[in-house]
Amino acid sequence: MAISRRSASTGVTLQQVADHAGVSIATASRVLHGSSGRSVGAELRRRVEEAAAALAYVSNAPAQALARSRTSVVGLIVHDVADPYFGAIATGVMRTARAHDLMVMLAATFRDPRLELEYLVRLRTQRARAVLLAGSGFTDPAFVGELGHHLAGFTADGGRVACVGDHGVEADTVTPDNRRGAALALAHLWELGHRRIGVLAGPDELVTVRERLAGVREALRERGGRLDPADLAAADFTRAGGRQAAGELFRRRPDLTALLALNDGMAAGALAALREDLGRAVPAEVSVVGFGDLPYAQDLHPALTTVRLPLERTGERAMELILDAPGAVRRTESLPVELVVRTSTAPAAAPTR
Amino acid sequence: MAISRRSASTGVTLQQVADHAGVSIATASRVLHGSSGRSVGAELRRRVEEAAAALAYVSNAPAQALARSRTSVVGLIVHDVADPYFGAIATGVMRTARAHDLMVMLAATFRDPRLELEYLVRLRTQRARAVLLAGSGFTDPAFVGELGHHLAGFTADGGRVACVGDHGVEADTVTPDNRRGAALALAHLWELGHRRIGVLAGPDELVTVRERLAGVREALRERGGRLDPADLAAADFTRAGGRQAAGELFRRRPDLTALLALNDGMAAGALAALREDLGRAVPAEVSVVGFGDLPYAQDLHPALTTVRLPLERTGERAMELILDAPGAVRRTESLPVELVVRTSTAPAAAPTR
DNA sequence: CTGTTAGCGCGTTCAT
DNA sequence: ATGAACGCGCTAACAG
Repeated sequence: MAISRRSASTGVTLQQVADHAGVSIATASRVLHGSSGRSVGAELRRRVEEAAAALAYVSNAPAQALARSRTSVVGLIVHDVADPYFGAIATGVMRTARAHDLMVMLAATFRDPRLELEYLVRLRTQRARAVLLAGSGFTDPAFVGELGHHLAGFTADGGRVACVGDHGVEADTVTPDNRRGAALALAHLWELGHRRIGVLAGPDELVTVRERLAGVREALRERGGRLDPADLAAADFTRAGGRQAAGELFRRRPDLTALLALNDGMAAGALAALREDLGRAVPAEVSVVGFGDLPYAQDLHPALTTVRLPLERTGERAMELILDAPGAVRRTESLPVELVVRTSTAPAAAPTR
Repeated sequence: MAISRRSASTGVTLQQVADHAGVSIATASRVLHGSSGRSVGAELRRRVEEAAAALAYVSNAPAQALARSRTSVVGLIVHDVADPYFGAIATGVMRTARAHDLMVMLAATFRDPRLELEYLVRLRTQRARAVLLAGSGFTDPAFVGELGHHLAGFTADGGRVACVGDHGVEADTVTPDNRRGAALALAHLWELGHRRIGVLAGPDELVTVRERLAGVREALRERGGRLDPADLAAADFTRAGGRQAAGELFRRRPDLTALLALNDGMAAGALAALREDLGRAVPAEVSVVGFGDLPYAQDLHPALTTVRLPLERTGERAMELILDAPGAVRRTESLPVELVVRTSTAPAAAPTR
């Protein structure tokens, strides 16, 4: 009977719907939110549904969360939303989330490890049911330790964690097969006759970089070669970094016939450097291969030969891992990659020297 | 004294922190979550903080939301997370959200109007404090009506709404100046001597398309010209659409000397069509200008002349509007754009015919 | 099948 | 400055 004193807005309550329908709140809950106590008679069900519609009832997730101590939100942590790499992953995540009636909270770290940790506790605060760690990739032991600590806290509270890419933490992870991708790229150049191959790498602290580099080294080794440190240049894992690193590499090794960039951004930068700074024709004088096959790869000039990563699928799988039962042991999945040959690579001109 | 019967995981409670510190829950709440009832003595404050640290207390957002009937999450609705356009907007949104301690829930509609509506109610269910509508842009009256209805419900519950781009609904909106951008693009071509200009447009239902088209028409009119329907081709607002539309246009008008694409994706498609399907040199035979200046624009071949949109800033402003007091009247902001001249445009060769 | 009722974790008057 | 107690909206036993 008492009139609510809330001045504004709290919205229609389940109780109000129940009253309006002349049933108990429990019954209303049962028809509107399923679960609790099985079925409800057809007549009552109808009345409740009508009442809900009439009152434009919208359930209150925070209240439900409190009552069941369980939300329907998952957190997604990325470095940079604008990066097509994460965009593709996020697409897969969103698709799967919707299919399972989950909402996703987005966290963008802007590549700041502290922010990553901060978001982790925020997601805990929000009682996110799970966290998808797609960012990270920092290898600093102190950081990884802290990260593991936070993650442990998260799982201790019943939350689930999955990593997209290996981040050195104890959690289910799904990742594109970086090593194999790098090996494919190297093999391609090798088969084209290239023997003086420069590698454009990102910061050594990134796990992704390490994996891809390992793949290159391995493929080289299998062919009786090795990666001369002078043929390797590390820089920002971006277009600018690629441009800079390419310049550096050719200053040291003017006779390089091919460039293998560890991501497409660096490859784009390398193409720009070759064209505008170095004046070398691609692929006539220098072949270039990238990594990722981001959407713009086909529009680069020349169209970039690169390693295609199943990014959306990776996001989907990560979500699926989270939905599965916890599983006793850590699961790791490595998704297949493929080489996409376009026009930025060609046979090595003539044996150098 | 009673031991919790929850079998698992609910985590540390404020009550537990209070007990551990030997204070009332109210006091614990005050020091840990501020507000209510002002200050707390230094000694008690210290004890509470210690207890919280010792127990690794993490506050429970859903519970807080219920108690204060107000969350700290905002919803962001986009069409496609992987689209650089939305990626840039999202970046601005995320940055601002973090600065204000807000979490953002992401909704990707995949360009499905129904999904947009669905997410709107989901965000209401979540009691999102506000919604940023960056997707949408559909002009179907029935849809806009429904959209307005849902939005009204949202604001009736005390939620705030802001649009990124005009979506025909009654809400604060901030948008890049599409009309002016289009006019700038047209003017640029005109000044280069182009008079036979083809326009590559997206679906007419999109507000963005309409605005940009209006800008083109206006600029043309100012110069005593007009847009011949035969010089206009509409297709998907994508690379594929651009490629197709460019082909169509040149079939109809083989003497076109310039192409104005209403977004960068279409421009990329047009460049591909010109190069691979039509065999026309850019910019020697045909000039091309795009719209958006997405990151890859500089890497297209030739580098794309285009209209730069302050997308991140737009996202930031939208968030700021939401944080401001509701404001009695609808606010609309139009953010300045600029033309970025690269190498895809050049003077018209010789006066045609 | 349906209703009653005790919390879920926390914010917030209202006393003290 | 501090504490007691009620209520936020809903779920989940438990009775009937």
